[in-house]
Amino acid sequence: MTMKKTSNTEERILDAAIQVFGEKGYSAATTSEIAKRAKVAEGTIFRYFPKKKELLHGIVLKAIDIFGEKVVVKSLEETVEANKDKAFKEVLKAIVLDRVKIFEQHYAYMKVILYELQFHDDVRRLFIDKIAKQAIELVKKVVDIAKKNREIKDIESLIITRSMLGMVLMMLIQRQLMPSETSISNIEDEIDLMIDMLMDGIRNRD
Amino acid sequence: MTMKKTSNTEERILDAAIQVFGEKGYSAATTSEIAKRAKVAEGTIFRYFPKKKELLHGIVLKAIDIFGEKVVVKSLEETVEANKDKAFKEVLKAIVLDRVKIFEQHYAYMKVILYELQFHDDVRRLFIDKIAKQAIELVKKVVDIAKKNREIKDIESLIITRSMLGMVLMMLIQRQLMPSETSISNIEDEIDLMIDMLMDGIRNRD
Amino acid sequence: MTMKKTSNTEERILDAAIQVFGEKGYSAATTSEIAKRAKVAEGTIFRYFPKKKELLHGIVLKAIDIFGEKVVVKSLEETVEANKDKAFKEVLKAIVLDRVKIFEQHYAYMKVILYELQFHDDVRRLFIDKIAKQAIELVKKVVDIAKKNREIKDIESLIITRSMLGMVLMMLIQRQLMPSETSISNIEDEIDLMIDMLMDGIRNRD
Amino acid sequence: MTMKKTSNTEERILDAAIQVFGEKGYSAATTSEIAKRAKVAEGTIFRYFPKKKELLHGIVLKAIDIFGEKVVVKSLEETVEANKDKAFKEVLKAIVLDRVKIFEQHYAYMKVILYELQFHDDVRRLFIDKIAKQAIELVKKVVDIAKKNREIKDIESLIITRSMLGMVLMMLIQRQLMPSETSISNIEDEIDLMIDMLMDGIRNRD
DNA sequence: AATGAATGAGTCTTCATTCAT
DNA sequence: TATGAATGAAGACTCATTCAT
Repeated sequence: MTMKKTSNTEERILDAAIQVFGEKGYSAATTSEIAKRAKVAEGTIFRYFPKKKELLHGIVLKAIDIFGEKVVVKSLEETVEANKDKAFKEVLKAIVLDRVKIFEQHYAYMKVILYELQFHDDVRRLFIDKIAKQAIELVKKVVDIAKKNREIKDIESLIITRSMLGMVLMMLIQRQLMPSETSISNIEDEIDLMIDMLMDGIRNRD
Repeated sequence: MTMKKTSNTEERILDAAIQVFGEKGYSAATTSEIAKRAKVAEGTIFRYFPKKKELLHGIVLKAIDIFGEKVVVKSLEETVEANKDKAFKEVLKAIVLDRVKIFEQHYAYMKVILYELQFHDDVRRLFIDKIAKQAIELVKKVVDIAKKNREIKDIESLIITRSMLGMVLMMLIQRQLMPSETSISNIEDEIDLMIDMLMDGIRNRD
Repeated sequence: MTMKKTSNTEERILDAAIQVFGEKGYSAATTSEIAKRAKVAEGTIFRYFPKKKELLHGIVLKAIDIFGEKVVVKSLEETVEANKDKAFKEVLKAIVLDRVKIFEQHYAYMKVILYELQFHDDVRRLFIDKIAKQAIELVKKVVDIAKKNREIKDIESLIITRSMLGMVLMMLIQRQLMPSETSISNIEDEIDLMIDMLMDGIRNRD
Repeated sequence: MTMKKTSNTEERILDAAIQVFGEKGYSAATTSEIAKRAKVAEGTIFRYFPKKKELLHGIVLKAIDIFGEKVVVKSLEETVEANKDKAFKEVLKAIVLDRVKIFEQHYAYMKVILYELQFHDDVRRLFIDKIAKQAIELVKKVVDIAKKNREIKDIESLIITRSMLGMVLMMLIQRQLMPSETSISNIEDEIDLMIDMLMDGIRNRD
């Protein structure tokens, strides 16, 4: 059990930073606005994060915490365990739904990291190594089991995973960007539909 | 035949801006660096783009030109025409491959626009109205034909389109971000695989 | 008794601004020179006056303070009170002398405001409403009393006031612009002479 | 008879400059706006006036032409001549009225010069030597004659001249700045009143 | 620990001036 | 002669960072 004694001030600053970075992007965000939102003096930020960039690092580190072992792995294992007797399709559905919920919960983190990783090598490396690869590895395991069980075809797991991820992300983005165009209001139904698509394809077999 | 005599200075500036915006993001990019890359004096930029923000608008407008009627619509129609006797799968493959090529050619534009649209309402609106909606509309038409021909199931066209787009984008991103993880080096083969997946699903039917 | 603790930095900046505006005019003055004179970093100016124009407003506001109630009204009333038994001519002399002294003390303020009011609507409005009209109103009162006492003719008070003001201002300007031409070195004597002129005219009655 | 072959272009530029300087002040005026008003290319200005400052000099020189011998002296002499049998008061009235008309005709010139002379030594010197002193000298002559004729008291001519000038200028300024406060709409009547005041004073003699 | 005034390097932007056409 | 594109020095303004309290 780790002893986390993060002063409340530090946390407030980091929360404010996520907000502001999310709204304006890292570069356009100012330490002055972050300070205001965190309700601390501007100087106080630099007590905890001597450079602005360390705020970004702080966010990535926290995201790794959230999406890393603590949340992703654990709940993934739980989900797999809870669905172990069900068909792959059901497991997949449960996993995706879970992931979407986590993602929505920590939307701000993901937004910041996903957008900034293009510009900051360190962020990119951390994200790839500590989040992306791990997450993919995990889903791959589930897929691999299904493959061994001959429930699904012998397609590269990475491609299956990636495709599913792409479909889901695109749905989330569309819901953000063009909410009016969304015909299916319920996100669960939409996930259902997408997994059906992924499992059986769109070809008409009648 | 009209001789376009766009002083070429303007074009050089815009090209430099796309580069620099792509590398650092709009906000972190400086007009001074753009000037250096375009090999003009800093002041010259402001003769053509009185505000830094107009450089961004210039990019969006040019992208609309490229992805709008000139390229997307025309070549889409060509593609459809050239494949009119083939099965939907073949048409889809041709369309995606074409689109991916256009996208790779104008990667820098798309990167900038996709990143910045979240921070700039004007960019977002232009992108959605002039590029996204139009492109979706077009693909929808192709999908709708296939549906009427009963080649594919009666799934909402938007969802099919979006899913395909998500799969392809994710592939492109992965190739950019984690090129080492890519097992299939040939992009055509990978598109092939993805369309097979989309058409027939991943379920094992043996 | 409240202890005004206006950081004094603000005051130093404003003082420097008055100097520089006075010497070069608002538009030709640079924040960099103001900073140098105030012995602060250029950025510091903008903590107190976020726009250059607010320096001008600051000056006008301060001038309103000085020429407004605090100085003009109060000392005018004092002057009137101290001279209440004397003839109008004596009162007028006392008033003008007082005003000239105040004016000379705050010459820089007036110079800046009088020059800039033609270019800045806000400055003009403030000056007219808060300084000019009030001052004229006050002198009018004194003139009106003298009129009621039948000490002076029934000429529009505004015109009398304005004429006196014009004579005095012209004298001050001449002393500034062409000091060599000034035959009467003592300003009090010159005021004396002008008031005699105003009272009895220049016509020879011998 | 002087042969003035000032190209029409030069004149248009100078006219535009007077306008723009008058509206914004020398320093805030831009050569670009002057060019637009003169309907010439920006570069053309510098063919005639290699430095911006020379536009100001051009204006001063032109003003000297107008207010100098050509207009002021000549018409002054005419006025004196035409009124030689009349009382000093009538002559003065005629002179002032004439001067006011000239002034209003060339208001823009005067405005620019009077305002800029504080900031530009060369302008100040030219104005004082070529316009102010000459004009004062002339009026002095008239005043001196009246003095010798014992029509008016033995007050320093400079002071009389200056006072009259101050009164008139103040009237003109007031008409510009606070037109609503002007009770006497007719400028001639106002001049009349002021000269009466100057001649006989404001003291009640009944 | 926290503050917030002060800093100054760096940014966008303006504009007088030059020069090839 | 006249043009107007290009220049670059200089100006207003921003903001991460420092430091005395």
